[in-house]
Amino acid sequence: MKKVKPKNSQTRDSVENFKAVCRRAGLRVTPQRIAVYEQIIGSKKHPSASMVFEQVRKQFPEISLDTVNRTLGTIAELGLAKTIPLCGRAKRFDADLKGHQHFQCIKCGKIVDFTCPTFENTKLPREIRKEFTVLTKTLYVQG
Amino acid sequence: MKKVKPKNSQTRDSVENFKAVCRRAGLRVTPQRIAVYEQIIGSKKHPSASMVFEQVRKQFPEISLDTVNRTLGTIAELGLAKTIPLCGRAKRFDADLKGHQHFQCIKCGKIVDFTCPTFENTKLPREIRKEFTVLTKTLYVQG
DNA sequence: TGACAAATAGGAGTTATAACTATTAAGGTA
DNA sequence: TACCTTAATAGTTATAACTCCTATTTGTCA
Repeated sequence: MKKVKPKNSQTRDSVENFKAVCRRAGLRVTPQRIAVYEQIIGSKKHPSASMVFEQVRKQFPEISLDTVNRTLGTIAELGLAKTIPLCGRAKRFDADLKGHQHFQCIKCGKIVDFTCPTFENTKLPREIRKEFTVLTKTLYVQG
Repeated sequence: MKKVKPKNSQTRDSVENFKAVCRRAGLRVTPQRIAVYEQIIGSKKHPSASMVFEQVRKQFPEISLDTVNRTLGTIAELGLAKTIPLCGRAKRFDADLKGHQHFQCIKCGKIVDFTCPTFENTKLPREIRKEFTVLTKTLYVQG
């Protein structure tokens, strides 16, 4: 008897923002897109496409994995989620856009978020800053 | 008319060391293992398994991709190479064990090595150091 | 040199992602 | 509100990157 979690106001706001961003980009607001987006903002597990698929399926039993994959890609392109660099096979998505880093346990694979102000303030060497435009700087810790 | 590159003394030393490490670990020294190891220490391209496979094939036309994959895994387990955390699909291997970090171009996928002393000295927050044993700390930059 | 177990080649299986295509439906317009 | 256009979807097939399985080969030790 699992109760459906009522959406809190923060989730509602995020979804409204998502709809607005879609429309601004000329993309259609489909229930599938909303369902996928709700999953990644609701989960703190940095889900993979198949994890999202399994969840969204409960709501849309007919949804295809391809749609989930495409939608996650779209959300990332819109800048509303990021993929995190890991050593594993499957892409993992993260809709938490606040600066934070990831630690992964090499035994169980679990991912733990943490913040590291010293790291945030670290400037990259000039050689890199001169040659490239740095878009993301990610710290990945294993142990 | 591509000349086979003569092995320099550094490469020879690395290979001798590899053989010793294998024997110490009770692993057999096979020509396939040596060929795979030579490839990753010789390449600065952070090759993937299939890249190594294509190269080693020139020397051992019969070698299987599975052998290359297993061997790369073995070398990583022996601590003589690392896999680098990336957003792409294929695992990339790096036999350069000196502390350095990776920058990847989101357009062409090229990987550039760099060192960042400030980063090397960055200590992780206590919450992580308490709970886990930190094995690797990797900086990944995209742009 | 011979015996034995580790390692390999070749093939089949698995997982993650991407491509293709007919059908559906979002969102603008009459 | 009904219709039209075309983006988005479901379902299927394809591809890439491993991973597993098994018969055969080959290091290594006695």
